Amino acid sequence: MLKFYNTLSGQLEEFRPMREGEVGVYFCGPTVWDYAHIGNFRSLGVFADTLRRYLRFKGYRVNFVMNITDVEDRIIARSQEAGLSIDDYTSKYIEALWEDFDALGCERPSIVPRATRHITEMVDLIKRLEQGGHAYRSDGSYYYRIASFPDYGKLSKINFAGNIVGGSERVDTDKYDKEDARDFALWKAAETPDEPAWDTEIGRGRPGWHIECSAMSMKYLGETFDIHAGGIDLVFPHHENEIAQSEAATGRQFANYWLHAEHLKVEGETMSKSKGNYYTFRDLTAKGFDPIAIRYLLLSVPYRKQLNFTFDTLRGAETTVQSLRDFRRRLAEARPEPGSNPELRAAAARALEEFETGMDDDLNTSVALAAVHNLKREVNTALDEHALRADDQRDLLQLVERFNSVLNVFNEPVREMLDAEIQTLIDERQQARHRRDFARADQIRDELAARGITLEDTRDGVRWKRRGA
RNA sequence: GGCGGCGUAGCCAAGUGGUAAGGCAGAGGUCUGCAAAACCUUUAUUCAUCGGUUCGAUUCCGAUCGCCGCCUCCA
Repeated sequence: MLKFYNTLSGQLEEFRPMREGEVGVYFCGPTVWDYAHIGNFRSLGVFADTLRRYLRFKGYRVNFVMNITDVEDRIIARSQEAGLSIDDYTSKYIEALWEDFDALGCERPSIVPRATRHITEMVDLIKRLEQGGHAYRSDGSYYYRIASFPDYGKLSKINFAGNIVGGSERVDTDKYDKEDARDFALWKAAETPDEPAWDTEIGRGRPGWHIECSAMSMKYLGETFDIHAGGIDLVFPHHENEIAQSEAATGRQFANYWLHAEHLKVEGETMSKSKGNYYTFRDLTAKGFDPIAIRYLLLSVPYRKQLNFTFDTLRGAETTVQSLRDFRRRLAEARPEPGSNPELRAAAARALEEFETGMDDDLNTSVALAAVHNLKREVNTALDEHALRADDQRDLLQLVERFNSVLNVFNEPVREMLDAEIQTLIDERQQARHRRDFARADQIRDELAARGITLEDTRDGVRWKRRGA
């Protein structure tokens, strides 16, 4: 039975979708210019992908929506600096994001609504809020009236009374004519004629941040939908405000399950540019790290736990991922006798059960991976002992594919063609070994090792691997 | 000051009211011409510290120390 920890209730809850066999998921996606640090790839990449894949594993069709925030103060400032339109400025970041998703083994979302394409929907929602008394106009801008929504704070459990009054330097109440300092912007009036803005029924301006997610999620998934997810930093104010906007407008529950991924630390510290430990996915692949090892590392700790990202662990993940690939290949290449082995049959059943028990428990990937590793060891032992039979091989390969459909960590990197020269050296080494000229054979092996090629002599011939970094 | 998360072996970590998954690294071994891979054995009388509840706590409660996040017009 699949259970999620729902931020809204603060409890582990059984997952019950609104519609039989179908799940709507909305992820608050990246702001396109700063998407790339590795923490984003944990929440928007691997966590989002694992959630989606596991829902599919459980038999649901998943409608997976991830928005792109492409209108925002920093984007506007930077695109103006660069002399580019918003679209021209953001397009290269958006394309790079999807390329990184591909490399990480994350499927691209089924729908990717962009804020700049949904101005009309947002304006409609703001008008609806104003009619209901939940929004008001001030100096051409629109604000949300928090006092009109008694449930405000139910997600983040925020308690304004206990906060330090004026404790934040970011508060600048003089600049805005708001009824209440807590009220937030729905629509920001354009201040200058040349700044990027939209002419709409409610005036010339651009949307506030929160309204886009309310408008777009309801457009694609309905006024009430199953799962809303994102990084934990979004709980307040973004998701709290989305609830306020959406539920005030519709009078209905917005999302049924709220899932939030914890942050990651790097070498035990907060990742920050000033500390010099700020890494993007591309920084890591440029250092030669295997993208799937990065995926494995991001996957190895349940999403709701902080993950300490270290280079030691990343190197370890490369070894682990390689052993999983080797295992699958060895299993696939085995030439077993007909029949079946009851012990392996039992091991497979146990592994599947443990995997599912772990994943059902709020996507406990640590437990799921442990089940995979235990199965790997038992099957490798059987292979060593020639105890694998043809039926086991077929069933186990299917099981590995099922695991892989969720984890996506067994895939071999695209195999490069061997340079003719390297192949010649491997052949020469084999000849040397046959005439027991081990000095020459070892010399060739060392030479290839220096070029990143590792050789393994097996019963069926020479196997080679190229190692990155 | 308010709210929340965390502190488990050299490293990354799961987990539970009854005496500690998994991965990496290390040591020894099997296999191998030697390796590699794989497998076997081994590595926490102990889960930040101090109290409390309990027949029993790493797991519950309180305090202390340390780390991380959020606390409004940036998204």
